Amino acid sequence: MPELPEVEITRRSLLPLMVGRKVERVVIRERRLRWPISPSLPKALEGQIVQGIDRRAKYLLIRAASGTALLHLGMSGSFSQVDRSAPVEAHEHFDLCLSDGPVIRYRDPRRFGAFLWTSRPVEQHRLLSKLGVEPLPVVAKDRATGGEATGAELGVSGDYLYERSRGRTAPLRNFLLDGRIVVGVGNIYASEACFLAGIRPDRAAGRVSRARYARLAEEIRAVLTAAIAAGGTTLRDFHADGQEGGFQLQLRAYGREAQPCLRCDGMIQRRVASQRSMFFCAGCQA
DNA sequence: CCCAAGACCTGGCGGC
DNA sequence: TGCCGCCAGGTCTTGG
Repeated sequence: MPELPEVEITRRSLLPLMVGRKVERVVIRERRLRWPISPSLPKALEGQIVQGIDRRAKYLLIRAASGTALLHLGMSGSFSQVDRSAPVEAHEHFDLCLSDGPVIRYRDPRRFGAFLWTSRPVEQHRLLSKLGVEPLPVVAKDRATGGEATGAELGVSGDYLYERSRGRTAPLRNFLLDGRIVVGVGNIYASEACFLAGIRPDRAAGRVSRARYARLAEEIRAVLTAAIAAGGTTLRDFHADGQEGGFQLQLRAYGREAQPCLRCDGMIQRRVASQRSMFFCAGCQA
């Protein structure tokens, strides 16, 4: 479930539940995530007031006075709000028990997620320091997140993508998934943005024109914004796990192999590169 | 530096 | 029904 829209929706869902509350207890049942959860993390976080929740790429940053918790949902992570007495289901690896409030429970069957703590400026963390630009404009209140690289304030720009792609022979889809270039564009939206921009995702990134990158940057912002808006509607009152509310993605290309193109009389086809599928219409993408 | 593959995991699905 | 292979929304790490 987690592409950037889902992570952003999760962030917004958690805000009213967590900000201003004290983390009374961190209960860890399974520490083997992408990296093992540090045994000292609960002590670091317990007793802290949550000052804010920011997002950098697909990392959620839970801010406290003495440090920051980094959370990543991996491929299958989600949060839900549960009663204190709720029975623990499979794959529910940890709880954040808040003062005077709900318990926030993390579930992650594949355990590719992460839960880390740093007491240093979080933007200097090794997982964040080399990340590329944010795809969407950074709003003023989130500035502290550190997404200050080229063009972050305006979201990703066509000129930036054009410059960074010169000389690259890998498929455009791979280029868009490269977090050192632009963050938050996952496999679904890479295909979707390419479809909307009329560019084949298997074209070499270095052989896409400046004008077409301008269009592509626009479509990346548009599709992510639309997905956040759609998810925001469905998940307004917090079911942080996306499958719950039948979150409709309105996909035009991704997952539609052998189905008719919605724009021309072609068929959507699937092609694998770097062991991952991409979907496009050979009729209207070039 | 660039690029592709490997690694980490579990679950759902279609086919036989 | 049961088993098997394939596929999955991520991304860090390694090796060429």
